[in-house]
Amino acid sequence: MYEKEISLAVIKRLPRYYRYLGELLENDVVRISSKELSEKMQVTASQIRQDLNNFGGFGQQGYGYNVEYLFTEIGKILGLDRKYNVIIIGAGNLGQALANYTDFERRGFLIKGIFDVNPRLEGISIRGNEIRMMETLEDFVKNNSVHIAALTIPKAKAPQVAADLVSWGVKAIWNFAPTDLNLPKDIMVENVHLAESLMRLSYNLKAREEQEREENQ
Amino acid sequence: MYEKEISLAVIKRLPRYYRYLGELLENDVVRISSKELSEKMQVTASQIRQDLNNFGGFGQQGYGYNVEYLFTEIGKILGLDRKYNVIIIGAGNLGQALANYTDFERRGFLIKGIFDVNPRLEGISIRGNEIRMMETLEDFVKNNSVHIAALTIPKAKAPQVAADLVSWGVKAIWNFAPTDLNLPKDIMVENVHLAESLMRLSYNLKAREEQEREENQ
DNA sequence: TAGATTGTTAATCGATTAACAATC
DNA sequence: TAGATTGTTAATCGATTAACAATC
Repeated sequence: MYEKEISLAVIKRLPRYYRYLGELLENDVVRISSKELSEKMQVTASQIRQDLNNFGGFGQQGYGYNVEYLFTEIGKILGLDRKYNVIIIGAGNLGQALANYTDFERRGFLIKGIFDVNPRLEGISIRGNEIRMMETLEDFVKNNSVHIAALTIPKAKAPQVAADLVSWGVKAIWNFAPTDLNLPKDIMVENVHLAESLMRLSYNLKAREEQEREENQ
Repeated sequence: MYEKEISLAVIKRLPRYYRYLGELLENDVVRISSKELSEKMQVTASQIRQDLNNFGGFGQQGYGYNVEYLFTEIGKILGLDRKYNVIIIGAGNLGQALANYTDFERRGFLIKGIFDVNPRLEGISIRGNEIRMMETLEDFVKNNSVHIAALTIPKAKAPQVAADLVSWGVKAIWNFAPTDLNLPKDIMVENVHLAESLMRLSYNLKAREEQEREENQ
């Protein structure tokens, strides 16, 4: 059975649709047309309809889309109709920030463990999770169902830790270390490279300044 | 003087080139060809050459690219040849994590102020920056040169704070709040939506599971 | 000079937008 | 039924890859 591969561009847009629909739902909006949604989201109505139709027909001619239904369906597509066990490797500021962020839990991402090398952090509790030592990581991963590992450790250590995690059975890595991990292609890696994000800002600031300088000549 | 607009796709790749070239430089690599670099980075050599040639010819036929020169030039393109004053709005876990991250400073992004509404945090020092109260923000922005404001505050407050910052003269916002800001188009906004990033992981996990289920039938 | 590799043009591929028949 | 809006095909646009002449 051949299924057309969904393009990365589409997948990247889905969470944003989900967010807007969630907000509409909170505001008790019952139905919305692709045109109305397109105006809110600043995309074309055509793109919304094309994107959705990759996964099926969720609307009704002459009516539009039922907000609650579409929200639920996109949730299913995104895999948010189940729970994920998440561990955080690296209990520094960023790791602790992730552990404290309650929004993830609401979407089904449950923090099950936090690990660090620093013995001073051992036993400190973050929202019910005591920080564990890295020596215990292998055991933990092998004896618990870990769906996602967030890597908030220094770049020098990230590739080895990632490789270890994968060898112990972890299939998805949320990588905050500023490096690429080069894991087998069946392993899912989602990178959050904050420095790169910041550089896009400075690029734009610089580009705008140059433009202004030209216009003033 | 007409200059061809650089596509967003190209700009997004630049920081990654910069990172790889920085690593080569650390390893004392003097020259590299687009082919070698393409193998390391898992992109096509053609794409590397096309991307770079948007900004000029940095290589030499028969030789390739001088690593140090190309690194420096991409740094200039990204606007990393100057300093940026950054303030952080919201001194929660994430705000503190950003304030503590020394890598940004190395690239010229200097944290000049951290603000929060919580009086308990007032005066607490993070790497030399004392947390200030939000009441003092307007004054601070108007009396200091603030290039970039990082928003690590709750989603409900983000749009108003962003609008205020812009009205006081801030031109670039690094937005960590899970919402769109809808600011004038001359204002640069770079969004870091962690929840969306996580949803792409769950999408992929789900998609892979379904694929495996099909294969086992 | 011969070999290597760029810079750049041309070809291909994929994603976005437009258009409209189907249908609620 | 008439109006609205989807689902989907076709047209356009843009980005990526291939190819190769220029040249170090």
